[in-house]
Amino acid sequence: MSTADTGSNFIHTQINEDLASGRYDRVHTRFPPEPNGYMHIGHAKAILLNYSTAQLYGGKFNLRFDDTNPVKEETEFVEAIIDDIHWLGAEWQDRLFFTSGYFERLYELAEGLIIDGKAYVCDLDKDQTREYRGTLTEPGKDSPYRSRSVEENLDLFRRMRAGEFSEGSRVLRAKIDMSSPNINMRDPVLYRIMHAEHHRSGDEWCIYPMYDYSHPLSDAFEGITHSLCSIEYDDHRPLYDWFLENTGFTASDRPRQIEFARLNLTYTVMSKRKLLKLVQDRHVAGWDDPRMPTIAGLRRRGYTASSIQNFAERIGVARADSTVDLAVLEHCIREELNSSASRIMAVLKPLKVVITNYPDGQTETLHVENNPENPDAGSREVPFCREVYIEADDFMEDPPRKFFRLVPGGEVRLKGAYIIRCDDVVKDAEGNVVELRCSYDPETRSGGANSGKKVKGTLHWVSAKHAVQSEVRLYDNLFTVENPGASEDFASIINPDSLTVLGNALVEQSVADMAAGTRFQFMRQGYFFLESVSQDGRPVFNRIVGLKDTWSKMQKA
RNA sequence: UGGGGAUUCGUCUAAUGGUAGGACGGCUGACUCUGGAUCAGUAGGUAGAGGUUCGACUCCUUUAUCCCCAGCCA
Repeated sequence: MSTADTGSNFIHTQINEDLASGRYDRVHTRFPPEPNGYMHIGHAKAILLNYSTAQLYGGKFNLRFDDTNPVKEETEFVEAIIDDIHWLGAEWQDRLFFTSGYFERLYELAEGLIIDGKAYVCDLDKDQTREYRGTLTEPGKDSPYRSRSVEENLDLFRRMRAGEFSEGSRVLRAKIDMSSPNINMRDPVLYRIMHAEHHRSGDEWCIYPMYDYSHPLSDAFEGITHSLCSIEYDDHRPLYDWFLENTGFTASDRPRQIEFARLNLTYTVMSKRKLLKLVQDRHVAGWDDPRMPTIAGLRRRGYTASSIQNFAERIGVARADSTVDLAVLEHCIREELNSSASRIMAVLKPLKVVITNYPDGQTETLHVENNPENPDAGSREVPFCREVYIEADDFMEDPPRKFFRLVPGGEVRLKGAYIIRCDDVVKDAEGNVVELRCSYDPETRSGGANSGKKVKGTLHWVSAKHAVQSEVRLYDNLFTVENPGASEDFASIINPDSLTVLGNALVEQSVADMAAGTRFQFMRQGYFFLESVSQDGRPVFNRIVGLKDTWSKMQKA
């Protein structure tokens, strides 16, 4: 029950108190998504908070779909959410539930409230209900239907269930206090009539419970002790407690709601509504577009579940609004992949280099270590021959100061191979550099006796004869501004360069054997995810995140 | 302007009346066959004003600012 090594937070403090006071003798949490969209990294924070809290206390974690609004919810989302949460690493074992599975019990408890005189059927329409509710600064007034008899209420409610009334004609409301300064307590609606097909219960029901009513009771049904939710439910807590107290749950069977701040991340949006808009307006290809902050998007991008778990722990949890720097997420994946990903060489924008003094037709095999951070990762064979490609950006005819790469007359090392010198620059009719003529020093082969010669720069390269032509997708932030959520006008803040597709990238031969799903470090460039292999055998790589790049930072400064 | 919540380095988060600490980011330098990684160092904060106290991020008063609530959404 120690919190020392997992980081403490105010929720654990609260749970510790509850355990110490004897209010609960166990911990049981849940994550309650509505199946009306995809899970994003903000949900990941909530999922992992609930799951890790249960783990920490040796308790249980449930997954429950909060499916009380049939017109918004779909089985497709249920499946996608299960898939995402499973991938993330939260385990609910056999405790997968649906609020719709409790419809009968919820209905019975609602009849109980009517019988106790604590709920009534109200015939006001939507507009009237709003008028009677009052405003933020003025109290509401009682519905004219508030004093109906128990018998009439029971009869009407049963007929609501039986389908005798049209949508919107009647609702069941709790009888609490129309003058409460907390608007949630002004006789909230418990049930509304919806003649809609539910994705699980079909047409069995035509009345559906509201969140405020179904949520506390569903938590209680499942034996949840700590119901963690986001901060906007803070002023729903009195109502959460009211329903539990008035439906017969004893104190020890009543869950406790604890609110925490939802996650915001720089350079992205997190509301389901805005993510949906990105999809609908075709700013992205879909919910799982690798630029999306959805779990499915991050997964396709190449993020690992463990990096997201680590992120969730690192950012902590509190009640104050906050916006986490995207750099923290990027740090988490870099940190993991630095130690686990094999290095390979890939040239994104190729520039041909002919090594004029290297024998034509000769190929030699070099041995290059897979991961300098991890000797156990071993080495691989990399072929070298007279023609290679280097990164176009690694050559400049007229370099600025401190440019450590290849320049006319200059020397660089080709990683794992030889030191070369640029003798000639070949240009096309328009003056574009199309080829470099270089010479190599046979004495400088890596690992050789005379390989100690120092040069300023080391470049990655691929053998022209052996390289695998690949598609590389460079992803960047979807938005150009740090807080895109503040704007409704996506068009002006969308990053036009959020995706760059390079069809002509050349990757070293060893990738030919690699399976989709493998993550690599393209040396000097970043971490990449081999997402798939296309029909014609071309690998398709997604850039997960670039390497930290002090050179480009110097350039900007 | 009713009710609720919040405010600690640039950012996120600890300190629960007793040395304001960590992480990311920044900056220096070392090292480097990745301008990566690593290592060493460094700058940087309790929203303001009062009060209680030997001692206040913490308690009290007050001001300011931000967020949420008037769905038959969740």
